[in-house]
Amino acid sequence: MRSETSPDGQPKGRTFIETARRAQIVAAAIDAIAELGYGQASLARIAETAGTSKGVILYHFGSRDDLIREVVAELHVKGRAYMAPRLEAASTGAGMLRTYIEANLAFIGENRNHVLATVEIAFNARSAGGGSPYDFSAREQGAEALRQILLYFQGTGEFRADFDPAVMALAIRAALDAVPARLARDPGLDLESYGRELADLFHIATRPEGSHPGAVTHDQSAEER
Amino acid sequence: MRSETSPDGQPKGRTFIETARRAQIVAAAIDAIAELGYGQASLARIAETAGTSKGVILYHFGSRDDLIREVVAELHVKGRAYMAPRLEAASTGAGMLRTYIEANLAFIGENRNHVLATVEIAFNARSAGGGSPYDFSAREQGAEALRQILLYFQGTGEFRADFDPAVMALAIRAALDAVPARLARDPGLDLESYGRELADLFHIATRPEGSHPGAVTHDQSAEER
Amino acid sequence: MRSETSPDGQPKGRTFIETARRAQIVAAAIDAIAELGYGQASLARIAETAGTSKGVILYHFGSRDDLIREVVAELHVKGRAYMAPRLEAASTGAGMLRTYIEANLAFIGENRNHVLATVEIAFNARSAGGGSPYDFSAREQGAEALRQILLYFQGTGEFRADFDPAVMALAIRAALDAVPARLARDPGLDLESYGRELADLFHIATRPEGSHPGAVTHDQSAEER
Amino acid sequence: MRSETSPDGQPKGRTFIETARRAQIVAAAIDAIAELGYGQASLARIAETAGTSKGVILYHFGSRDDLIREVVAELHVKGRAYMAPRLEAASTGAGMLRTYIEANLAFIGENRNHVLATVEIAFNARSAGGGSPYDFSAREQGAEALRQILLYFQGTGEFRADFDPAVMALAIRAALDAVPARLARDPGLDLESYGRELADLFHIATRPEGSHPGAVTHDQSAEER
DNA sequence: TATGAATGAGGGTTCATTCAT
DNA sequence: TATGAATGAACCCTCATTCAT
Repeated sequence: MRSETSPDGQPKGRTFIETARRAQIVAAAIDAIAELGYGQASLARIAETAGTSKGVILYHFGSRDDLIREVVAELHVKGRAYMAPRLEAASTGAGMLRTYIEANLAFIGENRNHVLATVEIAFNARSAGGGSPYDFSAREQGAEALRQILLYFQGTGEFRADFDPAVMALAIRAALDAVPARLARDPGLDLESYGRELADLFHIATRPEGSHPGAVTHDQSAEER
Repeated sequence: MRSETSPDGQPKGRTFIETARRAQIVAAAIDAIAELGYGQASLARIAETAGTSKGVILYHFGSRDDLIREVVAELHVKGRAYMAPRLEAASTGAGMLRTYIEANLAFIGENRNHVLATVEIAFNARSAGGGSPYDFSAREQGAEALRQILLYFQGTGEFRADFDPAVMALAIRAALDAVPARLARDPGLDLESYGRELADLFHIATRPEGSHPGAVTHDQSAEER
Repeated sequence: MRSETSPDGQPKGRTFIETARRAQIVAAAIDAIAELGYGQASLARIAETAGTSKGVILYHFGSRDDLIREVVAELHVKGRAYMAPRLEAASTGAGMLRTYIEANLAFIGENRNHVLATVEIAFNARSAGGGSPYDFSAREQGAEALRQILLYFQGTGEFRADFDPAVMALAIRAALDAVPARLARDPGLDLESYGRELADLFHIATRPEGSHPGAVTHDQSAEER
Repeated sequence: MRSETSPDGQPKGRTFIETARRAQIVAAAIDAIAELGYGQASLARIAETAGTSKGVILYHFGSRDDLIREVVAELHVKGRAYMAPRLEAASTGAGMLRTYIEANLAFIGENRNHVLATVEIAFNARSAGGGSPYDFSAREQGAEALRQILLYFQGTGEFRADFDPAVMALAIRAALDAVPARLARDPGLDLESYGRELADLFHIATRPEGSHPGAVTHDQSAEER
């Protein structure tokens, strides 16, 4: 994995000030998009949120597109760094699935605006061709990885074999992707219990027939891992 | 239920030509939004799609908002008319749930662009306050109705009691709402089998513990109803 | 003075219905202009006030200009019919001046909206050249007539000789023209006493030096005539 | 009185070029409104007059309203600065009244278009409620101040007691407000003699009974002060 | 005679971007 | 490096008018 940052933690070829300025602008963009929505978050609004002018933003990012790209890319980096070690720590299929869901929700909780902004961008931004003008391949890779996990543990017998892993993966992703918007509407939402519920749901939906004769309780969730 | 259309099928107080024109424009708006996305579907683009001018659209609808409102309202009317009799025909909880999911997908299949456009509007349009400037109460009522169904059949014992109906309802809605965008990207998607998969998924996730010792096969789906 | 109406009181070549329709539309235009101002009184707004459509108005009047023209012309006809006999009844210069002022105010009181609308038009409507696109020659003739009156009675010695009749006439007209707008802001204004005050003012300003050694009281106003 | 301009004469927080641009645009707006009337002076026309584009104007003023506001406010500042010292220099009631009228006319003469434009705005601009969308409180304060002056000198006996100061003030204001439009129609108007005439008129209308037995001549005007 | 339908110019405003300093 | 100034296209909408029935 090629790093884009030099040993001192700063992106290559960027001064400290430059890096700080970019971070500040990206933060403002995130807040503006989260609050106003992608369509309403114009450069002027983002500049206002950042306390600067459009000129400054375009000087640092070249174009609005580049700024949005950075918002998206940064979240993917953060997300991957958050998810990867947690998923690797899980041993069983059920545990990995539960981890996937709960860690996703935890990550959302810790990066509310950033995730919300990125979902906004993913759903709303459109290039002329119809697809997204930004790079959500990481996102798609995440969905694909989930499918692979499901498929793999179907093979080992840890998941029941008779569901379509693509459909299951999409249902899981959809449930997760709906959370940021829900969270924006209802900031008091208890993400932890929400995550447990969702994990239970898909645990039951994926476990092999005949397993777990007793009721599923949250206490059992530990043994799944 | 008072009808808003006169016996000849035309909305009250509207001439034949006006009704036809409005329908044509609404159709163009649907296509434009479905193809270009909500943000890019300007009046000029919609007019171009309709083969007319902005002036004509504003003559018939007064404002862009009114046009969008019509797109949304019309789908809700169609959707309700499609769903209601099907749901009423279901007798068991499991049957009703399967019907809800499969009928939704069938409806989506029959109204691809219209549903896609409406989802676009629901996700992207934002008023100053942050909420949607359009009336999606029908949509919310649908989600609430689903929750009520789940809750009711938890009471009768047809669904397991230990899931949160709100979370389950949201997961189901999210899975359904994700379909139009998916369908746009992959027009060849087999909605029927997709619907069965999804119905199976949530059937298993909701059925009481200990029931259905055997594997779930699609052939069984009939007996659920 | 050539009459444009036939013996039965209807304008030549117009049916009864046509005449009534035109009157209704003119009334609506007057109300709309008086309430909204000339600039905001679009054809659509006037049609709304009249309870019809733009098409109807343009059918009867041909153009917006024609309608406005009618509003202006009609007031001038009314105004002349009101003023002429009253002025002719006055014998002295002072009496005629007082009559001019008080009758003007009385006329304004009886035709509030119509006068207000016409003043709006006079002040606001502009043709490309800069002048008014409508015919206010009657208005200007009125101002000129006032000047002639002042001049004439300067000659007879009834008015002091050392004021410029043009300036005096303009001051009087300005004071009168300011009333409709004032009246719109303060509908409770007592026009009668207002008229007496104004008449007193200009009576004093025009009377010969040395006359009227005592205080001017309103009771004296009768003897001026 | 806190100044809004920094020592170098530029408004605080504005660059030199910005200040110059704003002044240029305001001047263009004044000319356009004076020439075309308020209703016809669209942003495009003003831009054309200024030799720029709508974009430039909106960059500097944010909205058409802001520009108009500036036109109005600037005149009020200029007007107050012109009038205040002159009024304060007058000692007698008659002198102050004459000063009020003549200084007003002199100010009009020195700021023809600006005054004309402002009168246009005052008479023509209308907000939804009916009132003016711009701040003419300074104008109203001026009218009220005039009334107070009249009232005060009625108390001292320098003006006759038996006129209504409100009516007198309004008549004076109306006579003054009519001048810009008159001046536009007849640019050769001799404002100085016009002002003397007007001042004579209202001097006679306000002086106590019995005073000034001889004819009023302009030579006397000096002794009034 | 009367009206609904359509038109196209022009309204003010926001937008992302480029330019010059 | 950084910023204010300017640009021009596109936005939605209103307008008076013309057209066709």
